[in-house]
Amino acid sequence: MAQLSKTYSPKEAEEKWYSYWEIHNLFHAKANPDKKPYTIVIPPPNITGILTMGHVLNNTIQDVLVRWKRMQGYETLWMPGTDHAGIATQNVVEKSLLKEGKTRHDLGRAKFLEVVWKWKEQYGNTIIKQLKKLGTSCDWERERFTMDEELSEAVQEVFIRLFNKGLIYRGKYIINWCPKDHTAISDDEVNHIEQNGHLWFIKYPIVDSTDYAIVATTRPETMLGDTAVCVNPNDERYKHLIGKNVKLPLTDRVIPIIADDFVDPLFGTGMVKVTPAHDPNDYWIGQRHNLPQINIFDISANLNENAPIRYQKRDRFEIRREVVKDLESLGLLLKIEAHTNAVGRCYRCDTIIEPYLSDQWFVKMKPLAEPALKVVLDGTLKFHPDRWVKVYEHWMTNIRDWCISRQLWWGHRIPVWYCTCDGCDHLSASKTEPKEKCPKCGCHQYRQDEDVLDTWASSWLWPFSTLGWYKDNSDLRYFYPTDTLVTGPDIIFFWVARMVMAGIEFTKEIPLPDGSPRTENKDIVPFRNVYFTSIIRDAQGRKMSKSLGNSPDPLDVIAEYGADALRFTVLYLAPLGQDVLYSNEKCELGRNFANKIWNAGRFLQMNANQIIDFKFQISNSINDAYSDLADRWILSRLNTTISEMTNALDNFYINDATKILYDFIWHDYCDWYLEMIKTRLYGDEPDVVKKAVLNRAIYIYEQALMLLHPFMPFVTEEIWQSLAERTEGESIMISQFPVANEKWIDKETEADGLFMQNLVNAIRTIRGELEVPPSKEINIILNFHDTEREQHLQKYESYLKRLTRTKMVTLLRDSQKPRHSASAVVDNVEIFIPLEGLINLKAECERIQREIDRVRGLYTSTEKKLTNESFVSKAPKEVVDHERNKLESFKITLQKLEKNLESIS
RNA sequence: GGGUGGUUAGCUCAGCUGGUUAGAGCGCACGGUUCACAUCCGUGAGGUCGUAGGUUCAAAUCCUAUACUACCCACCA
Repeated sequence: MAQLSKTYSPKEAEEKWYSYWEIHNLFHAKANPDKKPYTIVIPPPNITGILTMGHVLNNTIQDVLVRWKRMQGYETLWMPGTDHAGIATQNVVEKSLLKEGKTRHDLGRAKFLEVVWKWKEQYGNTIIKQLKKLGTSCDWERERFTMDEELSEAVQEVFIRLFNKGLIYRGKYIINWCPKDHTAISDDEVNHIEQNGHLWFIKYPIVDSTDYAIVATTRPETMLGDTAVCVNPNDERYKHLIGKNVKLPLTDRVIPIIADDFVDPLFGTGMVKVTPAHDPNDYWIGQRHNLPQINIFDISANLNENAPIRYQKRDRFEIRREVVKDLESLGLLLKIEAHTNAVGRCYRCDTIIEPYLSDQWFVKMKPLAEPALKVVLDGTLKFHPDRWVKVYEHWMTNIRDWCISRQLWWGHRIPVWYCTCDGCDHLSASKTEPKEKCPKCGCHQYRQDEDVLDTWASSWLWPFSTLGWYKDNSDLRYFYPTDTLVTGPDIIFFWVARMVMAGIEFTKEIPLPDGSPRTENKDIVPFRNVYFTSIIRDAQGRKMSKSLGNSPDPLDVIAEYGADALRFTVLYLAPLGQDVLYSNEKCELGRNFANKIWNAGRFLQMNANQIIDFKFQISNSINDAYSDLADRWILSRLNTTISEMTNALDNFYINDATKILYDFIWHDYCDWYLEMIKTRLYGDEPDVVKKAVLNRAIYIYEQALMLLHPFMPFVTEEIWQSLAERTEGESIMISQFPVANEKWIDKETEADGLFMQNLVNAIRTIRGELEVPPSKEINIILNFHDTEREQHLQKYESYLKRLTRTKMVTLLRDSQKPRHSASAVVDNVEIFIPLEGLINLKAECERIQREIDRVRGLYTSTEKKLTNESFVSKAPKEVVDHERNKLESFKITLQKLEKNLESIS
């Protein structure tokens, strides 16, 4: 065995073993008909991204699943890659251009894209490098990018198929316009944030009358684009006004008063100004009533030439103030009320979005959503935790068409070609410029649509485009569908839902590995399970954000505590689907745990060095030669742990798994078992016994390392490699994950071990409370009643001595308490500790009295239950019997305690 | 306006289909240089399980209502 240093130092081990794994190609997956596949696709991080705590949690969970399944013998593929992130990336590059005083228009489209690609080559891989530091076992050979040629072709293919199927259409609609990014964004990319605003009541003079129509609005500046005033047709107050006209203040326009059911008579004045070009509701009212649409903004939401000249070319919010002022001076502002409303903001840059009328491309979603909802409702595809099903269902049943065009340059250009002849409106979808003549006008001249597609129009294909779809190939056949998707619930609509739709729509054609067609839903859903991760917050429960400066840099944490510590801590803290309050100091938990395991390894190693010719026998099985309670107990605990842990992982209770393992390793293995075997390792046993004991201890240790490996890959590899002679290329990564063996699970032995621990604890308590110096050796007397107990007690003797620093253990049957001794009762066995000269009689009296009070409390409450007629008659017999046994045991304990109290002096 | 989660020790959280004395980690107090580990070991203090009802022999656990808190969805000007 290689020598281990006193504490575990992560840095070196992390670098060493990560490159070892890569050199030996252990992350690579190959279609293998002899093994079952297990596939996870990474949620592709943006190329502009840097590693956050959210990524740490997300990717550690994936790595745990992947390493675990790999060790279980699956052909395991973790597909990595990055996302081109249209708006984000274009913004970053434009910003750096701006530093040189240039805009993208100065460069032109082709040159600008060149610059973006260059940027991507230089910086786009940052997050991937950071992920490697975390220990992620992705198949890097297969790394993909959403704008790779193959993936781009898949995007075009999908567009064309949907187009030809009539599921894609183009039209002038009110969309969400970001005046900063100068692009449309989809409904889901708008965050509605409540804010305090105002409700302005404006008087519109009615033509041929001295009366006014009074409208309430939150956006007075849009009145410049009003083309009607609207009331509810059933509103008695205003019926007489329908059909009349009002003079639109600040303009020279006259607009009609119309009636529409949309108007709520109870809100505001019951009269609404209608601005079809700048409000989605007004847009639909306008459609119904054939109203003109007057667009008053340019692409930056400055007022355009349709506004009165004095307002033109100025910002919308500046004009809001000015319009209000102007109305006021005209005496047309009735009042202002405080009003909170939800304002839509761009999810990328937080700019207030403008409902804007423009030509965009849309995907009809209803036909895609229906089957995608079904597979989730019928359980073909499972959500963890499953409460997200409701959220998903609500969105799917109320789904709206997806605006997929973006007025950007960085992205997949829409594969639509327009005939350039005057008056010919023909268009066609194809990957390259059409070669044939325009079927309508016969010309050859085409130009491609200027817009690009929403970034999600490539990510929704990720689970199969990364495997080479649309071309049939053996990897796609073998690894698709994937098994588990691990992602945050914040992108359930953006990404998860759309992937389900795309998977179902586009993968039926791919044959199964045996060549048979995919007919069942389970073979075309993109994944069978979705694990929705927690959201990591800071210690005060606030969201991590750049502006708050409360997001720790995971790389700093790795440098300080180690990657394993970070991984383990985050998992330990993150229950399925619950938010996590995180701070760096919490990583002490993981660091200390890593160190604990490390030192257990050192302990084994030092003992191995003590025994001449000792060599650890690597073996997949274990025997019970020269075994005693400690061995049988720990073997039972080990196998119980394996089974509980596997069960937890099967159900995605990953943090349960970490707790189960932590408790086993720290408490069962280190605190009790290792302490217990010291008796034999340090005693006069012959070497053959010592060897057997140590071999077993190492075997169990190795099993624990394997259980722990998915969570803490580096430290486990480092120790595992040093446990025995390993050949080059061997790794704990590809060892066999332990399987619980029922043969070793023995509840009686576990109870036995627990009884022994209780005895030890009772003695330690006495020592502690009576302040017997730890260095002082004591003698103990165990007073028992039945023979069976005697046999047990004899077996424990050596353990009791070591664990409680006891010189002599005397077993007595039905004896009296010696003078000047402390006492305790455990499971009807009395412990007497003669403490001549050491005992503080008063303290001991108080201690026993407290114990008596406690047990009497238990006795009384149990007695109360049993004297309750209805409890005895209605509760199940086992429960009643159990209470009776308890009562009896409490009674005996009480008697003994009281007797001991009397004879204290 | 609808929906979802949380509310248990000073802090962060476990407590599954109701049934021993409601647990852990951190923190705190006290004591420890025993040959793996002070990133450690031992002992201890600390909780009427948000509130009010209900079901039951039995409720932290199930039901109803309610408060507080966080988040999501929604076209109310």
